[in-house]
Amino acid sequence: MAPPAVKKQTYDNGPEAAAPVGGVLNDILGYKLRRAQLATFEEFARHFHDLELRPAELALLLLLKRTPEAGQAELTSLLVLKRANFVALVNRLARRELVERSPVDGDRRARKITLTTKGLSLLEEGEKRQRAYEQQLLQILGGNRARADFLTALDRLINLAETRDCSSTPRRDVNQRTSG
Amino acid sequence: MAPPAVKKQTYDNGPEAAAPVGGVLNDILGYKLRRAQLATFEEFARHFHDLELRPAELALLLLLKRTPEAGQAELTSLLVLKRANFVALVNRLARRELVERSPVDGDRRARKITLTTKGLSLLEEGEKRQRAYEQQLLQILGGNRARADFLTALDRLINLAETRDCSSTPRRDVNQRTSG
DNA sequence: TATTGTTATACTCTATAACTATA
DNA sequence: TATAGTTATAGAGTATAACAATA
Repeated sequence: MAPPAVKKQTYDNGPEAAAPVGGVLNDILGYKLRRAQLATFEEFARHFHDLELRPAELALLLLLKRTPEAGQAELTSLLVLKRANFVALVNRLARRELVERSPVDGDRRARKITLTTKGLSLLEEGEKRQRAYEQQLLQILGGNRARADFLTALDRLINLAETRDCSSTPRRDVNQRTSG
Repeated sequence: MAPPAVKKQTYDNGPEAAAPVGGVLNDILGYKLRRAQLATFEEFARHFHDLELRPAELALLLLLKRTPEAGQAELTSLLVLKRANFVALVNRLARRELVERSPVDGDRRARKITLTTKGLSLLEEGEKRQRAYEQQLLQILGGNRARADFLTALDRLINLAETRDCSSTPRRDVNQRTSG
C-alpha cells in the first residue's frame, strides 16, 4: 500500500562498479554532484525505509510541525514543488492518516494541511532518524567546518540561476556556520 | 525528433520561489544537495540545449573519445548506468548519427560503440561548452581551492555506501587538487 | 479576470525481468 | 550455465494544461 521509500539495489546488471576512478568524468562537477546526490538518497532510504518516508514526505512533515500556519501555496514554494505534485504528496500522507486537510476561514477555496496525532508521533521518530543521518553525513564530510563549507558551496550553486545573468556579484549565501 | 535537452521553466505555477530562506529545510544536507544538483542540470541545459545534448549524452561522447577501446560493459559501468538504459542512450545518439555500433572480433555477442565524424565534430563544440561551463562553476564556487574541497566532499558522499558498514576508515577520496 | 486546489497527462531517469544469441 | 545486448515495462520525480469553485 504505502510507497517504498526508494528503489532497491542492482540485481540483473551486476554490482554496477562503485566509482569510475580515473575516468574522464571525475573532472566533471555536475557528474559528481549527481552521483553524490543519488548516494545520499540511497542512504536516506536506509535510514527511513521502515518508516516508509521518502525525502519529500519527511520534508513536508517537518515543515508542518515547524510552520503550522503555512498555507498550501507557501508549502509548495518551500518544498520547491509544483502545486499539482504537491496534491499527490499530501494524498499519500493523508491516506496514511499522517496529515489532514481542513477548510480555512475567510477563503473557501483554500485548505489547511495539519499533522494528525499519528503524523506527529511518526515525525518524532523521523526527527530522531534525521539527526542520526545528519550526524553520519557530518562525520563523512569531516566535521562542522567541512560541512559548513560544503553547504556554502551548495547554496552558491542553488543560487546559480540568479547569478547567471548579472555578470558581477556572483554570490548570496544563505548558509549559517554550524560551528567554526 | 531529437530529445529536448531538459524541461522548460515553470509556467502555470508561478515562479516557484527561488530559495526557502530561513526554512527548516536549510539545515538538511540532502535537501540542499538535491536542489544544487537540479540547479546545475538546469545550467547545463542552458549551455547545451542548442546542441541537443543531455548530461549522459555528453558524458558518453566524452568517454568514447578518451577511452575508444572501452567495451559496452565498461562504458555502462563508467557511466553508472544499467545495461538496459545504456541501449536507449546509444540508440538516441546513433539515430542522430553521432555514434555507430560495429561488431567485435572474437566475440560475436559484443558490439563496439564508436564516434562518427559527425559525432566527433559535435563533441568538439561540446568540449568547448563544457570548459566554459566548468569555468562558470569554478567562479561560482570561489576558485580552485573551493572547487577542490567541494569535489572532495562529493567523493566522500559518493563512497558513502562503502564506508557505511565498516565503522572506521570513513574515507577514500578520488579527487585530485585542480591547483592548490 | 485571477487564484486555489485538483485531475489528467507526459516526459525523464532509473530499475527489474526476461528474451536472443552467443560463449 | 553464464554473459552481452536487447526489449518491455514499471516506478518515482517533475513538468504542463485545463477545469471547478471561489475570490
